[in-house]
Amino acid sequence: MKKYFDVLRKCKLFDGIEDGDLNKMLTCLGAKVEHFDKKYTVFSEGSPAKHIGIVLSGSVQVIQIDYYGNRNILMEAEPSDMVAEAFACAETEALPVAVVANEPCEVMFINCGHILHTCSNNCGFHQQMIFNLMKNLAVKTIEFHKKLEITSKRSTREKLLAYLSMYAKKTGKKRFRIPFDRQELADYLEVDRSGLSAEISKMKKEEIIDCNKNLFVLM
Amino acid sequence: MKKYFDVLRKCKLFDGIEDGDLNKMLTCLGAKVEHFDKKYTVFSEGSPAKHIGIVLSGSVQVIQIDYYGNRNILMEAEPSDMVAEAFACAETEALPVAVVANEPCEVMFINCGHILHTCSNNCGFHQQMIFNLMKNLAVKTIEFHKKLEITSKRSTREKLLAYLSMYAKKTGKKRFRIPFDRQELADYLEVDRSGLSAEISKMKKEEIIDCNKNLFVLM
DNA sequence: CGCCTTTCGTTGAAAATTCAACATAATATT
DNA sequence: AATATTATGTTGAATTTTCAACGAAAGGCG
Repeated sequence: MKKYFDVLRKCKLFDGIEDGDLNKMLTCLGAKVEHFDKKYTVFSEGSPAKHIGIVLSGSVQVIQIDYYGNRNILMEAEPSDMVAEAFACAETEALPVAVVANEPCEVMFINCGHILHTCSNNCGFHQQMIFNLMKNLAVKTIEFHKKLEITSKRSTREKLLAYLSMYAKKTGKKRFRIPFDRQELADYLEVDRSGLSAEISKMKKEEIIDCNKNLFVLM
Repeated sequence: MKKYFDVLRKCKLFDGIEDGDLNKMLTCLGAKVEHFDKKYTVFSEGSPAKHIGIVLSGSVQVIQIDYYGNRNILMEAEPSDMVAEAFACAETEALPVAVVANEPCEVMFINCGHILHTCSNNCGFHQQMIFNLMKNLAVKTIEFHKKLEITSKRSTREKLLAYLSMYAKKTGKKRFRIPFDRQELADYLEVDRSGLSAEISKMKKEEIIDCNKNLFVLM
């Protein structure tokens, strides 16, 4: 597990945990690592929500698919990010979302019950980890607020601008690469792909934005 | 504070806390109660996010208002529900949402810092409350997933059906009263009010639903 | 290098949503 | 009880979005 330590140290779940204790904890928690190729399913919709996933390399997407196959991208998770932790923490029966590999990736699985309910060794990390989970869930709730703020806009243009502005604010730059291709961006914004492409073209002509593939510039 | 105990016992923040301890805790936490008339502001957007609100009576709405005055209703909170706790727990600087009284109501305010950081009396409730907050935030994250699932639908009809189905599932009934008037429902679903009214009429004619004011029947 | 697959931009037609305006019903106020 | 205010339903026009279809560009792979 040593080779994952650099990533794990950045994971909010392990805030305030000493390096020396990390290895012991991972054993205690029964952590397991799996590799997934692009497009493979990390968690499938409807499966039991017992495990937290921690992205170690690559990236994954949390998605919902409705009746008619419309995909809604809820979030993208990168190395050190957690996925499915809300469902595991709430001890939900079945996952209402799916998690898929966005590129080849490695994910660590931890049985959430082992965190929430004190283990037989009675090791003292549980309180710290519960605190960390609480903090993390608070931040995640706020991120959902932001997504709702973006998708509640009524037009494609407003949604795109809200998304790009948020991204610019987050990175502190006017020029940035977004983690989505066109179809994925459309699914995230909940609009039609071709309509989005058309709108981007218009906004380029109006010199509101510039864009080349997934590199965007706000002007 | 005694008169609020029935409500407070149902509040998830106090799960696992003995009745006898509750009063002592509220003092330790510096809890305060305020009354608000309908439409008055409980938390204003941009204000510091230090306090958790617990609805004691009546109801409040968590809303966002954009540039052009479009209101987005994020959630409705009823007695024993918490509001703004995600922002307080994340120790956000300023609230990105507003909370307004939906009807005359009473709200209890608790400084979240007093929960997260052990008090001078070093009383033992903090761990339990942090655990409770974590659980509550997990559930709230899931509720946002549900709202996203509803509003990500592309048409007014699909949004309405998704909302009503969810409500029917939650209450276990086909016949129920929703907590919104037409304009509020439109704002929650993120659609135009008149378009929503028209769609409801159509669906009545098609005998998919029946509806009288805010009483809906799924058929 | 050439083939195959996927992504992307464009277009026009069909469908849906928004918007403004108005009439009516319901509720609150004096 | 009369009046004012608010909520709701209806309509048609303007605007947008969606949908399907296509060609060009880009990227992956043998």
